[in-house]
Amino acid sequence: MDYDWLFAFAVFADHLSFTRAARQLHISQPALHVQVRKLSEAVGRPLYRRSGRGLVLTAEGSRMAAFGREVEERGRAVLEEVRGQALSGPVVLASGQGALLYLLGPAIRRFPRRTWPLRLLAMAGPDAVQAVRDARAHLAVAAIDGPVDDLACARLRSVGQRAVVPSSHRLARRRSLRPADLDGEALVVAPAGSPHRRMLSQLLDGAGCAWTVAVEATGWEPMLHFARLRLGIAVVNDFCPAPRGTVALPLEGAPRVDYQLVERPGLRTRGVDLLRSLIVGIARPT
Amino acid sequence: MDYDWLFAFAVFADHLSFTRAARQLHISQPALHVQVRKLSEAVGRPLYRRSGRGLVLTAEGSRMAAFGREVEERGRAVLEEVRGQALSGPVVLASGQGALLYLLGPAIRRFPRRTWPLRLLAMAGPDAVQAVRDARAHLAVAAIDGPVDDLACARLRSVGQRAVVPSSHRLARRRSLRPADLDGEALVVAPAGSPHRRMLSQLLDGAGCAWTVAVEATGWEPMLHFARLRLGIAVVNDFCPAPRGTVALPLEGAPRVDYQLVERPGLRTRGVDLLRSLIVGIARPT
DNA sequence: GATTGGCTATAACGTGACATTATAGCTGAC
DNA sequence: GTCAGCTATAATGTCACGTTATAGCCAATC
Repeated sequence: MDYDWLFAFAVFADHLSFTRAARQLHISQPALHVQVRKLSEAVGRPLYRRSGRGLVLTAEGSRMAAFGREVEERGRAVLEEVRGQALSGPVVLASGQGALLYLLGPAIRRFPRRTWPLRLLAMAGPDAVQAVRDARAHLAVAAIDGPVDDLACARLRSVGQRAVVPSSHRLARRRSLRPADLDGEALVVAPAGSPHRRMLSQLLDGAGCAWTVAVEATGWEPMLHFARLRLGIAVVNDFCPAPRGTVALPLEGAPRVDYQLVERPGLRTRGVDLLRSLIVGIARPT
Repeated sequence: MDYDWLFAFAVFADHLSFTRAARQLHISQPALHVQVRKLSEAVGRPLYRRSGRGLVLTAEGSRMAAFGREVEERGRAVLEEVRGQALSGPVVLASGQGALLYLLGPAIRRFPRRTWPLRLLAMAGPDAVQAVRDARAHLAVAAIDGPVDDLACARLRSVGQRAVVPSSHRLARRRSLRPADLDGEALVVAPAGSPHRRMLSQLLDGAGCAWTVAVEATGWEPMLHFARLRLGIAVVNDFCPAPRGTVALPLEGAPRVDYQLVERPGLRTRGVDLLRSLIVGIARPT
């Protein structure tokens, strides 16, 4: 296996297009194609396959691309180390929007971005974990359900759920709500398929609630916005502040969700170490 | 930087000889020489220099060789992973003789050497740590004085010192000894320059003792052997059993030494994980 | 359903990088 | 001084890789 093939394949994996990846690598498209084919032959497995008009990586392809990115970054770091240069690469933090807005603000503000450039990848929680697995990001912060055994995890904070209802709503005087209280209500919810939506429908359906979708929105901010517009009751993590004109009521029975810091073992860098300690130090106490 | 140059250089670093390394690589000596020169030019620093008749690595050379070994091993592991093969490489444990004899026996016996071949590197403690740093070994167990901040350490066991004296000796009736009690004695000690010798001479000289070297021996077993032959009093770690005809008396004031498990972060392997947990689980309780 | 656009995949070909052999240069030992 | 053993450089041939050209494939559009 030639490591040039591996690095070329990692770029191809970023684009999933021979034409564009070849442009970025400053070689011709056929040259890149040959390199990828040779890597695939050396590995002994197909690394990608066609899917409709486009291409997708196989599991083996994802693994090889992650390895390629990792080795390339470590190689750069080692070279800069022996040359006595400062480590130049950016620290990459992947995170769901929620964690970014409500959990990571202080850590990001205190991080010395002059010394170590910081790159933020805002994405859905599961994608953030995948970004770490694919060596696209150094750290990820996300709400994780199942165990992640191939990566290192640290629990940051456990959050519950609150229902955000207009102050004028009949439920607004209550101190907390049970799932059954939402029977018949129109809700502002996350898109179908998302972990939050799954959790919510499981909770309400289990309680025999008949509820309807008022709005599907992605991210806590838009959901709160729509709740404020009285389009429906939003169920959000309890670190979200209630907008003006609404009250946030704890929703009993909702499973607590752990926000975790996820990291690929190996590849210690001072910038990553600092960011990790900032995130753990600031996010944990609460 | 071409990674082939890096891997070739790692082999050269093992031999410190172009001729022999080239033989192992199945290329000619000039070909290897050119590869190493190109790597050096790419890095921008000399990677070795002449020292008398032989060659020695520079600090940059050591670092690059370690990186090369590490990447090569990880590459093999990743390839075997995506091919669905079992990981074949041996688990390499570097250790001082003392730890090997008295601390690691049960862990090594319980380790399934059929599934994962185990390679043991017996060497002096500081060399064992260096072997991990140089990516020649996965784990090291050694008595460490100073902090090792570039590697991951786990304290296994703290040991004190005991003086091994013949049963007939005037001191044999005592329950413990102070450094001053050894005034005028001939001692069985580790070679000059070793950590144990440094510790001992500091302790005794600090107490104003006049002591002489009866025997210089390397390793606890030979030291105990000479003590049994009544050639002198040996001062050894308190996990060493007293040989027949001798008694071992705690030596007060001697600094306790920590045996630590040292590991390079990154590169998780199931075999290494298992060995680590065996070592920690068995060695720690005591 | 023929056509077109945009991509992937293969073929043919030229050049440059690398491995080889040969040999000069250096160093310590006898 | 001479020799042995190694490192380092020079000259040379070959093969791998990158290039251009083009065939093949798929989906969208009229």
